[in-house]
Amino acid sequence: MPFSLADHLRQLAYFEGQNSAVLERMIHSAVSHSASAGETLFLEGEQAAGLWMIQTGRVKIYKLNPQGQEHILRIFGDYDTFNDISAFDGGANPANAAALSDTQLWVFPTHVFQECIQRDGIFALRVVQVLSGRVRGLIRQIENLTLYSVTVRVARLLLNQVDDPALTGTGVTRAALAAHLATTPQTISTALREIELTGAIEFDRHQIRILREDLLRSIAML
Amino acid sequence: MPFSLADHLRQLAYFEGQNSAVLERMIHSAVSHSASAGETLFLEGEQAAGLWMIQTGRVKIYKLNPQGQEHILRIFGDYDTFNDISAFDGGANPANAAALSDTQLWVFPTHVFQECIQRDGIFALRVVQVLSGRVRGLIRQIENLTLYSVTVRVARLLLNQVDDPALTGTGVTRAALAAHLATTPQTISTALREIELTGAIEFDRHQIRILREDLLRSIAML
DNA sequence: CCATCGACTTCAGCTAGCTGAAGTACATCC
DNA sequence: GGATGTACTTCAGCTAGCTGAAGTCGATGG
Repeated sequence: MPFSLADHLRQLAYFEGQNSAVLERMIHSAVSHSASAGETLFLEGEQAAGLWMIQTGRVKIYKLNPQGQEHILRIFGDYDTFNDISAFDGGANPANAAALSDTQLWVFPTHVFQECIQRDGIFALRVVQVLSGRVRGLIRQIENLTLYSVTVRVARLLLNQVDDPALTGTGVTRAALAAHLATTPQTISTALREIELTGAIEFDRHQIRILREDLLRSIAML
Repeated sequence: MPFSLADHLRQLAYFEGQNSAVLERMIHSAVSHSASAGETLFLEGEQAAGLWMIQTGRVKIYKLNPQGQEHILRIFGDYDTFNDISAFDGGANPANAAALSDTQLWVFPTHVFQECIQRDGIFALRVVQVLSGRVRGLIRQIENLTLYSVTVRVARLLLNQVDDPALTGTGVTRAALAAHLATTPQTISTALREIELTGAIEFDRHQIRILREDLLRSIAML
């Protein structure tokens, strides 16, 4: 068996320093799922199936307006978990989810969590910490969207891509990144060209190389 | 004593169905604080003092960019709590806070919470639910900002004001609402005028009256 | 009663970024 | 090898919403 669910679960923030009781329950309740590129995993407002974990692939969490315009809240990759909130509060999905590439996933049914939070203090504390982290991330996103130009947002994305493999790879097209930065593919192209002129990066159609991280950081206003 | 801290704490989501042990600890650790209009309560990045509760007044939670442009993430009013996240994960303040009007507050020091979460399963579950609610709220905010025009955002704000007293009252000026909707006072004026033309509202300098909620909802695309 | 000040409105430009269209590179399939 | 399709780039308008300035209303204070 090339993929050990237990080993990967152990590495998640939720189970850090965790006794095996909670872990065991999770593993036994896990359901495997696979999706091909473009396939919808769930829709906003539906009752949540549970907490999802990606084994391999890329998944977008997104909102649509009535005109069909899309905003991608987050792009997740290997070993990331998503739809935590619904699993924890037992509510409906707050947004839509679809596979960006062919994807292998696991689903952990909702009902297990509420019990574990109440019973296991350490687990509860971890959950609170992970949720706090999500809140901090969302606040940063709002800050980016409301207080910084597209060029700055693109520069920040490039810096994030270094640490977050989910932001590169199959299925993560320029259009997807545009929908994440609340802009258009065209405007991203323009911004990249503008950043290139400063000498911070160079790029062709397929690869972006950071030449001067310091310069890029200053464009990103960081 | 006209104001009973215990009575109000009992009404907070955190303490719903709560035994008095946790409640007692909170009450005894509470520190009173007062601020006049415009006064800063704390800055982003500082170590958090704890969880804040407003007795009376209005408080803005906001971000600034290097040019001094402001985005108000949230406006809180009587009996609201804020800076929960820092109190729960023990991290730094994720944003700045300042009083919009003369304000009376309470602060509950950080250290008490982590202990209570770990010890008391019911309390932990409540905290997880409140945090989940915050995440849902932030997702809705991002959706509004990225997928809807200023007119729609203004219409949604008007509908929210009916339920949320924090969004009206002393200190909550047009400029503050503009900083919350990521626009300018001028553009809000224009949007209000535009909505008025449909007959959904009427307004003068000081008061906005909703005449046709159904119409307003359709402008808000709800 | 008049002066001052802060909040709100209106308007005339201006601009960041969107839209649509056309063109290019690359991969896949027959 | 040619055909088709998908991503990416570039460019020429266009527009929502910003900026700055000027004016109005109403409250507060001397």
